[in-house]
Amino acid sequence: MKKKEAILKAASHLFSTKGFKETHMSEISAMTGAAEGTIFYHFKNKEELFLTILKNFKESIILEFEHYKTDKKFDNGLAMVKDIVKFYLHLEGPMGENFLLLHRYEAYVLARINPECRENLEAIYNCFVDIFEYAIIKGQKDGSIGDVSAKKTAMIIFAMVDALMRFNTFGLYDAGSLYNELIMACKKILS
Amino acid sequence: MKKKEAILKAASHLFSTKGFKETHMSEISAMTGAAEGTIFYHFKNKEELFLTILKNFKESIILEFEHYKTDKKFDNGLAMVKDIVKFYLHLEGPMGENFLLLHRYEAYVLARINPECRENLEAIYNCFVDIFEYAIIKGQKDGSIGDVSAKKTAMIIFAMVDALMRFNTFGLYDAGSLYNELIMACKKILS
DNA sequence: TTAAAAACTGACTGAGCGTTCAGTTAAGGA
DNA sequence: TCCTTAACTGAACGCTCAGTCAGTTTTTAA
Repeated sequence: MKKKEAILKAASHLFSTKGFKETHMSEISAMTGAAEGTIFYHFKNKEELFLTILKNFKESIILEFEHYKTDKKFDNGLAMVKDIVKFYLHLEGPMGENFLLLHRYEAYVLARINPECRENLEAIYNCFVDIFEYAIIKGQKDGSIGDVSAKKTAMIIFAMVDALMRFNTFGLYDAGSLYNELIMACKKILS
Repeated sequence: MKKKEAILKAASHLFSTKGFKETHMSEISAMTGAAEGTIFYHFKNKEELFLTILKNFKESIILEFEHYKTDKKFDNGLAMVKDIVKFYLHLEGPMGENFLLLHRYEAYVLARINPECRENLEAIYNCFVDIFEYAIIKGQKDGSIGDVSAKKTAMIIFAMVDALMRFNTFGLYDAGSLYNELIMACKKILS
């Protein structure tokens, strides 16, 4: 089980940073010290390896947010939304490059023909949108958030945060320098 | 010059919908009726073909927005921002799949090592952000938009719109159903 | 009309890469 | 200890695909 884990780790890194097609089995082999044959002993093919990584990512994301929801307590819903934004932007640390996986088109092309892939991607995105929605509804109960459509506004806010993270990882703009404006925008949208 | 244009058109379509690696010279050849050798007669290699397409896209985007800026007249800056959002979302029509090019990671990977690629991508994004900034400043002069950082708010709004378009093309959520909320969010952010 | 240049062709090449498989080594149980 | 199963190996295979090149056709200009 030692090599299988090493393969998953190396492949996850390579798929995220280089992409599916651009990652070669030989590289995974070189990085782990496992023979190329070993990779195919543990995984039927390259696609199955990719799907396993996506599934693991989904599960760790869900776990991460479940902990978040139970551990932290907030004054009100609006404060929670703000904190989720912060949390999401800081997730780049522990979750690391995995997020890049979500910002590549490849996964979505595969999702079109592979239901399992589609389910995983949807689960990840729903996880994000759901937690925003949860916070918005909470805020509407305690009065910190105005009368907006919780679901749709959650999507809008998630889209905004996700796009900035994407600009960041793509090396276009610095998300950090827009942080204050981002929080302000959330506040206004939710008023 | 007949074949060269056909090659550019076919390659543009394929790169956008399938991706760089996933598009094969044989497909471009089959679509255009040009021999594979002809493609390499006109373009040094696959990468140069891609860069030519990106450059053409940049130029047509810039042209498109220049026309937009001079042709249309608005009551005030806020109305203009709203209209640009609409215009951007409807750009999916004429510009078509080209936008997909911007939502693929490939171009940004190439941008890291190829300055020309980077310049084209930056020019395209600056074009988008600039027109939003222009409208915001206009709105601040006529009083329809409040006291916000024009540049940074332009980026936030662009990020939001671009993300929804991306969700749409990736087949995740339907951007159309969020249109009203999107316009409302812009209005609030700019208040 | 003719010669030179430009446009075009498609069979061929060779490197790259996912996958296979016959065989070897290590682990676990009796 | 021996047997069985799981884990692992790497050479070999077959296919794909960007790029080449010697030759043909078309265009241009004199």
